[in-house]
Amino acid sequence: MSSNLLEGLNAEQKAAVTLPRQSALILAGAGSGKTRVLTTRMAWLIQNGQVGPQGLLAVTFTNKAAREMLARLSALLPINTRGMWVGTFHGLCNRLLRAHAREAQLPSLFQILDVQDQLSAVKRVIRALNYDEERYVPRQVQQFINSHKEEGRRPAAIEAFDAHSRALRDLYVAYEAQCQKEGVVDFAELLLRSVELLQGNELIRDHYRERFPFVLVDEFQDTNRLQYLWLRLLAGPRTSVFAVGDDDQSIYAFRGAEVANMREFERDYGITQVIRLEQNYRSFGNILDAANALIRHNSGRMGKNLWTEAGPGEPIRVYEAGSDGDESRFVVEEVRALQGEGIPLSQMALLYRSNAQSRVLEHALFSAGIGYRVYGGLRFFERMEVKHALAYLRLAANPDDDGAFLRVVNFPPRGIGARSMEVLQGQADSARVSLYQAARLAPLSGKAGTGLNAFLLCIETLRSAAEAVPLNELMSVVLDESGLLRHYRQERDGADRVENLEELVAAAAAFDHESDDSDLAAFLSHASLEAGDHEAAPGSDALQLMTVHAAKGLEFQVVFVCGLEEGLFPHENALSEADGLEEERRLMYVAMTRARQRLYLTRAESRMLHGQVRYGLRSRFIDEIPETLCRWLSAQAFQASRLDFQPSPSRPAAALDFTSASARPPFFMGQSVTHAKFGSGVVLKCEGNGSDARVQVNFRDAGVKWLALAFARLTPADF
DNA sequence: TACATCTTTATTTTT
DNA sequence: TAAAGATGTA
Repeated sequence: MSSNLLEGLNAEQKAAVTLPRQSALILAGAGSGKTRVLTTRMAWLIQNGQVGPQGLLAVTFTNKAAREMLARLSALLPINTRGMWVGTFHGLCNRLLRAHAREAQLPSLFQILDVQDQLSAVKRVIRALNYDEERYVPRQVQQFINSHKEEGRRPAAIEAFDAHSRALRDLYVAYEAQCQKEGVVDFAELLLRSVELLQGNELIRDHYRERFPFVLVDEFQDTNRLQYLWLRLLAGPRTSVFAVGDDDQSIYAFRGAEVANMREFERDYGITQVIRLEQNYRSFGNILDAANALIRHNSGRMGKNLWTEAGPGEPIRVYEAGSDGDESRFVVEEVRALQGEGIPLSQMALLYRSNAQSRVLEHALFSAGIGYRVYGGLRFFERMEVKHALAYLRLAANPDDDGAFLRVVNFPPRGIGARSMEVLQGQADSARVSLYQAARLAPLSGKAGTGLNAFLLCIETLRSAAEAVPLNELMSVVLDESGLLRHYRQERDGADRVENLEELVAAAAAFDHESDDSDLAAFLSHASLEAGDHEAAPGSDALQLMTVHAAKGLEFQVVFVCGLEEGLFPHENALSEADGLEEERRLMYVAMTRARQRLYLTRAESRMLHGQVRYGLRSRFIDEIPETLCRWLSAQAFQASRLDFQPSPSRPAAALDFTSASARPPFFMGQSVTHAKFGSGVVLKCEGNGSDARVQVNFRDAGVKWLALAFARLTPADF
């Protein structure tokens, strides 16, 4: 029977799937069948009677991954996956906290703040404490709070030696109090509360440890401190933890992910043997060899080398363009040619380090009439009109949610201005009640009073509707009673917004969930925890444009990695961060391993950045790939690239001009230069003349420097 | 309160 | 460059 499940698995995959009841770490390389192993392991455990579906807990980072896991599990076994604990860290924590709201000191209908909501909550705290927003920048305060929470720290555990950090800590304290008063939790709080709940309540902890003898973790390299703490509480000494991850694909350290958790896990759970999945089923050999060679430049890896049975395939195509415009034109031409060969656009991806790079590419694609789709940007539940509608819904569930109150008290406009709100806030503060309560107790007079009364009436109507009608009807009532729909219908460019609101009603109607908590609360959680797909609607065949981060986990027949320049990729900001360069390299590794058949690496010598032309050196990542695996598509690039090793016999004619006497200023922008001490670089700016002349140079290793030509021993690199 | 004009700033972002 | 945020004006 079980041979069925194992069919087609390689030896390592089989070993992982059939591991005895113990904890294990699976190092799963890119394209090595990670998800398959994870889901087959679950199916295998169930099929062999080791555990029922209800005894498995599987945790992922994205809703998409969780859905995928469940879908594949049901394809493997005829079981009902409903009610299984398979979900994101945040989703599972939400579930835990809903089930034990009282023990976690939360109201049963607590609301979840997304990033935007949290930021406005932080702003209110700063204002309430009368702190200077210049000194305590809301975003930074938010970051401060989140990073401490993600390390598992409450304010009391924070050491603050100077006035500024003490103030930040005070803000954290006040923020916590405000959230508690309003019955809301942010993303990190979901985790932290759960950790504290499990820590402080032995009964609950034992219950879950008993219930889940098997815990599986996806993308383990991306876990942060807090998530690991959560795991350790849930998975006791007798729990078998199956952790799957790839240290080489850790690209979220900047968000608190700690690869070190992998080593810690080995220690904490006494892992003696790490299973490596190194056979790659995605890419051809050259691509893998290139990626392997690149990532070998990182230190402290757990060690892994991808290989494939599918021959070497095509060489990696490298193109060096003169400008970002040229780079885009090159991409367009290649895409056209590939399209001509019958490769669908949706099987080609343009990857870049930062979103700003998409503009030039989009422009070229648009002019060429090539259909494309950009990933990223606002998601459905993050849209303003949707958030407004949800704010009304939240008030129906909990009128004391001041954040929601403030968002829509005057939207659509009811003539309630800043002045009136100040008065109301003052009343709420002195009575120590929510804005809603304050408004009910001490009505304002005048126009604002009328508007406020209308608003209160609206909330009351929604509250009774919430009791009486099902979710989808409630949603319609919200749109009508709030006046949102009317407001956007009148607006000139409101058509899209109206459409989104209608889609929201449809989403509410389509929403059905398994557990027995209230539909309203569940839907609101759903809206916060699953902001909607970043992916645009499927259907038409379109070229895929996205950042490398967004491409993680995806694969394409053809991949272009654009903008391979020092300062851009690797990004200059990363160079000053600890482990920054290595994370950039892992990012490049992820980018390369997305390609199945053909991989292009492109770079531009000049690029418009922040409204200025910038000259960047070729990314070191290109140089870290063995020459034998590459095919250089631009003659100019070939020569430039190999100058270090063998002076080119035939330099392009244009370059010769600068040897002539007419090229008086010895240096010009964009020129490659070498310095006795700093090595090679590119001229960014020239200033002054004669003995005052100085140039700004971006050195590959030494960074950006100003040099006085009278002293600097600077020579053009080409000569 | 709404709109216009200015100033500032510029990675990546699973939940 | 161009988008968002801040400040000023009707």
